[in-house]
Amino acid sequence: MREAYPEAMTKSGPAAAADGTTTGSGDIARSLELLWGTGERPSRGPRPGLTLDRIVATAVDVADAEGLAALSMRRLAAELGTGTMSLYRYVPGKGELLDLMLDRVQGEPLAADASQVPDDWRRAIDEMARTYRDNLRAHPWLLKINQARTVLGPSALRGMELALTGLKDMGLDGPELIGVIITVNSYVEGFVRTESHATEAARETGLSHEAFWENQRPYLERAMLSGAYPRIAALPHDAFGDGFDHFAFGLGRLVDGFEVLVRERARK
Amino acid sequence: MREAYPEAMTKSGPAAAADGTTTGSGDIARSLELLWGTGERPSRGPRPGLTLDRIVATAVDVADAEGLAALSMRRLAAELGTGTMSLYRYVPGKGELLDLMLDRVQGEPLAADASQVPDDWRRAIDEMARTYRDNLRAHPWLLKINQARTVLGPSALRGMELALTGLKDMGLDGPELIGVIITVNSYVEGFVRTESHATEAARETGLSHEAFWENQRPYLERAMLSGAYPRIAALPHDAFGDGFDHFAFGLGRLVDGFEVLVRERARK
DNA sequence: CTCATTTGGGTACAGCGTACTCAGTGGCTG
DNA sequence: CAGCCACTGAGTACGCTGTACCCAAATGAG
Repeated sequence: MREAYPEAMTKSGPAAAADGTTTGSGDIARSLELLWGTGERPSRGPRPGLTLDRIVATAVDVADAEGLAALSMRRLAAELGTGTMSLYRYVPGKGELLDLMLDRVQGEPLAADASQVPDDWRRAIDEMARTYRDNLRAHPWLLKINQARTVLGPSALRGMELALTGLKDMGLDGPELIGVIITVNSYVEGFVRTESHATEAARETGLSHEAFWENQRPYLERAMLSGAYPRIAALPHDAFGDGFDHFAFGLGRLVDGFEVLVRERARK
Repeated sequence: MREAYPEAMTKSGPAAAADGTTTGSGDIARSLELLWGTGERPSRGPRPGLTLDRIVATAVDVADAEGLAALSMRRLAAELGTGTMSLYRYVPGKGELLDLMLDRVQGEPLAADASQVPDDWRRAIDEMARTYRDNLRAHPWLLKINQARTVLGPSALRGMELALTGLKDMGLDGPELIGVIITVNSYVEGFVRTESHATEAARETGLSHEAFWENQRPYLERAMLSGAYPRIAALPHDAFGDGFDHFAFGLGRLVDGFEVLVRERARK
């Protein structure tokens, strides 16, 4: 860490993370240093007025409160009471900042230790899914950033370890265990994504859900009367009501499906 | 449609769709007109040099080929050989353009008519999921735009109608049927989202998956040796290999889970 | 004390969506 | 057939974004 930014950093321009929501900027080593690094200060020069921790925490607060779109480097600097470019002394770019926000937020809801994971794998999956769901609800911006190149920080590894602990009695092999985790996570992410898109749209447009659908009603009714959509028209009125816990429904089916496999494995 | 843009349009500024990925801009009526409208030309004035259809088709092409980030109004205009602001004669804003792209692309993979939907609901769900997956793979930008306020265009309604047709023999009630559709869609969206994030990251950084993980290896190995992650360390090496069809695994479990419910309903 | 080194932050640039504005076109009316 | 005016096309400009580049102030080692 002699030089401030390694070679690769200097050639990353606006093109590197075109939409500004891709984590990292190709400089994995730098992100890893920030995540796992000891953060020792150099001996010379004035002492830093900010800390990486404070920057990341503030960034998370802004994103939670007003969405990822509101989190600009200028805005973040203003929130911290410093100049915009000062942030770049602590973070190579916005991509790496997102990496750090990710790892910080993913670590929050994890059980203190493995002994708190339920012994029953059904309950473990249920709890894992609901915990993940609640976390995504608390930080909807998580679903907007590309995690594919997120370095495996301590939180990510701990989450995986705890998940595997909960599934230990299923009697499945390695790829299947990973498959269970991927499936549950995919379902939860997909579900919450739709959900948070709705609340985000309501906030941005100032138009409630009910008002929105009321606006569509005349077009819908015209479409229904056309006779082209008989099965939609035949649905009972409560089909789209909110008196039904769709999340629990889907999760319950998923766990049922896992159980079929587990029983099959146990029989042989 | 006497006035060019209704009242609400004029007060939508950059604040309306802050991140540029929210469909619509609060003016639902305008989007609905564009989707369902007849598109009659006014009697006076020069005839338009562009068509809405050509604009939307070109926009889809650009987004498919280079990602949603590459789709700017300037870029789109250049592609069409016109001035940037000319586009705003046809589309109120980028949000509505996304709406139109959405409906166009969602309509592509739909079966020609209901008679092509499999009679067996298991096969119908399987086909629905794979069709949706393939469509999301072909147009990964679908997962980046907020569909919550997407108006129900003809394609969306047809997709719902066909889905309900495939589930007709499950013997479930209204909310449950919607629950099945939501669950399958959530799973597929979550799965493809992770998948396409990976390919997008590889394209943007020019770094392959293998190279990326190879970079992380030393940090991972150090973490494994720490003993803090025994269950991850105990996983067989093929757990993360690509010799396992994770999509089919998750979808199979899901269908199994639905079957448990269907059998339970049939017994009573 | 001197000076290499580090931090803070101002300025500048390319790119974005789009509001505003005006020139030119062409069908309807007199 | 002339003239009007609704309409289309498009240039210019504004505020926003991330960040490259640069210089002044601060600090500890020699």
